[in-house]
Amino acid sequence: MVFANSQYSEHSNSRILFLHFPHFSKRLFLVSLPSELAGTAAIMEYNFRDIESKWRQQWAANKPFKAADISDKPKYYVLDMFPYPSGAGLHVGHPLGYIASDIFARYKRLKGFNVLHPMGYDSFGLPAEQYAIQTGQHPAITTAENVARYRDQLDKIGFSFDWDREVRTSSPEYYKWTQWIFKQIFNAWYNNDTDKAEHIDGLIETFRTKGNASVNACSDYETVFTSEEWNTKPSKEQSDILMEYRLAYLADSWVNWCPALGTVLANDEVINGVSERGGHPVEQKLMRQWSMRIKAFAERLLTGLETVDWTESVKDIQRNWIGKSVGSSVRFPLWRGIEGEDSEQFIEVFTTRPDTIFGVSFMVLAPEHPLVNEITTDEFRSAIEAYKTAASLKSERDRQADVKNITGQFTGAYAVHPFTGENIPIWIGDYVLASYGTGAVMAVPCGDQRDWDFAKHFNIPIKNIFKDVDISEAAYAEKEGTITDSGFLTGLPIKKAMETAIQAIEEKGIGKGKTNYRLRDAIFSRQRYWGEPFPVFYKDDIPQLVDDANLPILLPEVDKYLPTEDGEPPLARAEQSAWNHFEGDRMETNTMPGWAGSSWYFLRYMDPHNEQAFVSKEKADYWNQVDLYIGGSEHATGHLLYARFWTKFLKDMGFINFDEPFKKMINQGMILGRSSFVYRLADNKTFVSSSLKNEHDVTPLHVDISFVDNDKLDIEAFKNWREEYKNAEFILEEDGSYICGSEVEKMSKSKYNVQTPDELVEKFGADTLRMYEMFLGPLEQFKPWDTKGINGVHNFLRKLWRLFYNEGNIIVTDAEPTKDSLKTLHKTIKKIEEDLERFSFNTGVSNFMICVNELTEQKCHSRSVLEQLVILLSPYAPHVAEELWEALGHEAGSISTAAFPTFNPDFLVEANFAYPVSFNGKMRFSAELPTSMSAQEVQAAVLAMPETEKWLEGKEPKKVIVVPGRIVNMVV
RNA sequence: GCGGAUGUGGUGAAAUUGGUAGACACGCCAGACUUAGGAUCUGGUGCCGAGAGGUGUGCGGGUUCGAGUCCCUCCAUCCGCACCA
Repeated sequence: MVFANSQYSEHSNSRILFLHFPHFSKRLFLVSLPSELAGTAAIMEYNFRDIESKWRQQWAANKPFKAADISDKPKYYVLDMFPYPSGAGLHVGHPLGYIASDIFARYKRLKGFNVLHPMGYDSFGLPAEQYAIQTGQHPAITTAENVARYRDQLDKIGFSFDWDREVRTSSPEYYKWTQWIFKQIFNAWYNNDTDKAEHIDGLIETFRTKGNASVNACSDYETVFTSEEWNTKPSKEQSDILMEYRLAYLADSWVNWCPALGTVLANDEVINGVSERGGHPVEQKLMRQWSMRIKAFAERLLTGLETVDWTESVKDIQRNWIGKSVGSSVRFPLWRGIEGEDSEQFIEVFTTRPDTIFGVSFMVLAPEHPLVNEITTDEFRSAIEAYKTAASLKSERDRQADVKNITGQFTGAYAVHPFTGENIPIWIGDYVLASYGTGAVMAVPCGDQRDWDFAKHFNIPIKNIFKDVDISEAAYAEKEGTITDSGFLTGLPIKKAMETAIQAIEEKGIGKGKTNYRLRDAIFSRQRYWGEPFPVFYKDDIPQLVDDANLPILLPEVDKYLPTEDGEPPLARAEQSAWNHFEGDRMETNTMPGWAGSSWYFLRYMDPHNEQAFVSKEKADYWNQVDLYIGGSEHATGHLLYARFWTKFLKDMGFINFDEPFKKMINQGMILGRSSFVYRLADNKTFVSSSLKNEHDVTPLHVDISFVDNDKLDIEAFKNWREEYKNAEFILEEDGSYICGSEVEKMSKSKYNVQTPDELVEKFGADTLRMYEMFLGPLEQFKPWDTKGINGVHNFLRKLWRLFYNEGNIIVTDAEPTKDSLKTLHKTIKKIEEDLERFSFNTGVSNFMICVNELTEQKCHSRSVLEQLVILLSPYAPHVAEELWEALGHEAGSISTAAFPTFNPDFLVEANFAYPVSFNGKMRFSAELPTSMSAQEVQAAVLAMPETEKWLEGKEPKKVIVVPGRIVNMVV
């Protein structure tokens, strides 16, 4: 090896050699050398490497961050969204939220709280399984490797996690309880009368003694039976009926089927008609699947949002997703073909505008509506069939893309208007969704733009029921105005007409006031291997639960992680002997979705090793809600909704005492990567520099950012990157360099723009990384990663170090601090505390910089000042704080038991500004003054300020009033 | 279309209830030290202007002694939902 430009680095210490490699222009490599090579001059500098490894070891050995289960201190629960341990490892974006929560957790400890700050892994999931399919390696092995890597990376950043409480969703000790919770949900129904989930046994008892007439449940089952009827039903039928009530149930549902992934997906896992993972097309398919009756909790999920401190935007996303609409159901009888005679059959619709019922001029059914075949007349049968086929071939995505194309088909059938007796033509059209409401709408073209468009397109007459409103160009959708031409509703204002219409509908017995939710039940089974097995077996085709004593049902070994040839899930490959517990005719071979394990992990941290319960009541009562949850807002419609749902369920069943899991949440913004591009010509071997690319026809290709420095490509490194680039040719800039293009994108392995925290920790230290990530900008903001400013933060820590050490000697004195130093200190205490309380970590870092700049200028080396500063700093830069705390003569590691410094306003002594704050004959000043000053002193100080003189313009104040809040009123 | 958020120097950004706009940091400029520097130190740095001074927080208006902050109109960007009856 040639140490062409080797030199001692000044800013770490002499045991670090900076090397310039000739072929890697301007890239620094760090190599540790034996300490005997160390120059004496360097020991005195801030040596983050030694400091950090020392404290890493100390913390690992002494576990100062272990949370006590019993404590006199008030509790505080700070939680991060646990990561999925992917093969790529952590990039600099992951720790952003973790650093913020760690700072806050450490701050709360200093403030005297018993803090629970745990970490774990959401370790079931698709990528490990995809990798297993490719390599044949068991996902448990890859998962364990990835977890080890994550742990190593996390440890380097100096987090204060209580690792004794680590959970992994894929470990049997954990998923035993996920299975157990599933059993509870299966054994429950939702009682609308008590507005609670209740045990299914109570429902069965009611069926046995009274039938189901009196039951008000969340269920689509509408057939009424008596106790005698129930008691004589065969057990299979009883089981089927109970399925209609259970909160975890097996049913034929329209599901999002993703052929490429070979599994069904929940609605939140489908984005714009393609799968969230991989972006594969998703189609609608009728399949027998496990679902969770989350709909039962819709109203509580909505109202519960009022009680939590989350951002409006996440709350709105959830409100939107739940999609509450208030209106009425209405039944339209079918026309039998004889004037004045109704059929017994009817079409039920849901409408939010019952006031417009007299404006109905046609009805539209979803193509999948069960009555379509029955009502279609022979004349239209072939056309209807053709339309249905065409609609079923359209993927969800095409259907969405096709919004502007109006399609539909008349069935030949008519319904009867319940109030006017008029005949109403029945159409089908794919703008009506089978999955929402009843899958049918009453079309009011004068009041709904979609109905209006449909009517125009098919020349259906449009009846206007709005007084003095022109509907010739567009529908009138406002809810202001007067209804006309509408029988008993004529002359009523719209809002009043709504109430009157619902009343009439209910009196006539053709419907009732109803609330509909857009939220659909959540599909709970996946046709995959790497997930929790269901604690379910089948006997005579009836699903039954495995006894608690036999939990967990372990994931059985299989020969391949693919579906079977006849399309069964991978678990169907397992021999009977491969199951640790086999019962009945067959085991359930679906697995649970990723959100199962993550819907309750925050509870397990409270009591992670409990073998008798998922969490003991006592510990759940003590730790209670998560006080602060930090994570991405992208989980708004997934994890965050499901976790709320399970929490409400567990509360109803009496296992826990709270109804909302996350009291306050902060959504950290994503850190984006800055990708670099090279531009290749069609010949596949010539690359054009960025500024010249417009003169050629080029294909942009991502290039690994480690070959690029300041947009300049390291050509040699690039050539060696891949075989195909060995003989690459370049069209260069005038100065002979190759300049890459760049773009800000999400960090991803495939874009070669991933910055790992490891190399930054190596180069600058964990404390610098922690502070720099906070310094980047507001926590919530999305921002591109950029290392430009990291030196500034590193310099701050070095300046800090120099307040304590000079040429290797500690220079802290016991001398009385100066007034200025105390002012700086107390200003900083105040600001840092305020910054922490409002989660403004970026300004926190800035305020430390200001503080150290000022203390340096004041040549302050006073022990009493520096001691307080070190405590203040310890949440942000814990390693160096511990080191300096020890250097000040404290017992090693005792800083975690120190108390947060107390702000004393008396040190901010000078009245150094004044502004008039109101002017009504009175002049009001606001001034920064010490509380210890008497009213007279304050008055004198304010009058002496040059600003006051300016505002008084030479006049004498007639009267001066000093207000306790240090506000001074003067009457001029 | 509906809902939410944001808009401040060359850059990341501060400005807590309306009170000296641009703190702090990056970058840049000049100087010092140095064999060298992407090290360190000192000074400068919103814009226009030699200067005094003027001007300035997306545009236009309003309230106020005083507006980045509050109110109204518009513009731009980002995010979420989107035939949801």
